Amino acid sequence: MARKYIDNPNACSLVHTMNIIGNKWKPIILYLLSNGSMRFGMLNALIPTISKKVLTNQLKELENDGLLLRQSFAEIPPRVEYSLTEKAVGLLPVLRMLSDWANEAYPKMEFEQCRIIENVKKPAYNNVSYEKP
Amino acid sequence: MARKYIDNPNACSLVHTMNIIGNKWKPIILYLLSNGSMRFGMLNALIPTISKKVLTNQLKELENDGLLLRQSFAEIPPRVEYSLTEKAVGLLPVLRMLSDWANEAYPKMEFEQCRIIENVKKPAYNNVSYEKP
DNA sequence: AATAGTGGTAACCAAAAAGTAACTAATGGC
DNA sequence: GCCATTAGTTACTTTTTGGTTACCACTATT
Repeated sequence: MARKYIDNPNACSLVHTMNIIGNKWKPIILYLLSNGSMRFGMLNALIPTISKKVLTNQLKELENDGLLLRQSFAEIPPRVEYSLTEKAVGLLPVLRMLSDWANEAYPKMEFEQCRIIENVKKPAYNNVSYEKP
Repeated sequence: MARKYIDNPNACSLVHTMNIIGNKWKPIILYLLSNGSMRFGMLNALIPTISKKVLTNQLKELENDGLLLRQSFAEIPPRVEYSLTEKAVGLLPVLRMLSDWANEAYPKMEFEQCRIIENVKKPAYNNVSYEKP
């Protein structure tokens, strides 16, 4: 029987991808931005369980990895818009597949649709229905 | 302008998938097992930078999530074989896409191929060429 | 009689990640 | 003059994760 081993497992592209998006928040951020650019405060409101510090940090990392574009407007109060780069857009179908896989593999879990709800009258960040688990 | 918000972001299937495989070691483990079943010691040797405790833990979690089958043989010294379940096999093409994406998005990084090398004469776990970064 | 081999576990410690609360700058509205 | 607003930052604490070492059971080999 042939023995097998993998050469330098930590330098492969799958590991790299996981280092970039394989955590709790980043897929959500990418998903939210797939519908267009969004401000910091809106992202913060749409992911109520994230803290500002961590969100800032995740956004910075995504920007450094070339997945996010950050546009800061010289206004008072400040406005900063985040949007996906081409790289990130190329990742969207794969994220979709990951999502589809879970729906198939764990049919009993009946996941929420992660749906985007339009036309909220009040600013979303004052009006979020989600509650901490 | 329509405001948007996402309802209960933490319960969606993408987040679930990331909870299951979105970390440092699990994609590597799944990748290694994609060629067939493997013993604990072999996995430990093929991922030299992982500690036994963490590997044990990751394998348990993957088993609990239905991605791995654990077969323990009543021999001395003990033998335990890990293999992919159907669920996990369904995930392999998606892992492949994640890997392909990184190769395209970061062409300058020239990742290692994560190649499996056959016909090593000595047991791989005494003969691993990989060195800690 | 001692040692090697396997697949772990337990106790303990270090490092990384995440959460909390308070604070900032600059302006508009009351 | 005071408060609200936005996108953070800073200092500090807590939680989570990962790593280290020693140990076990059981047998075959030396």
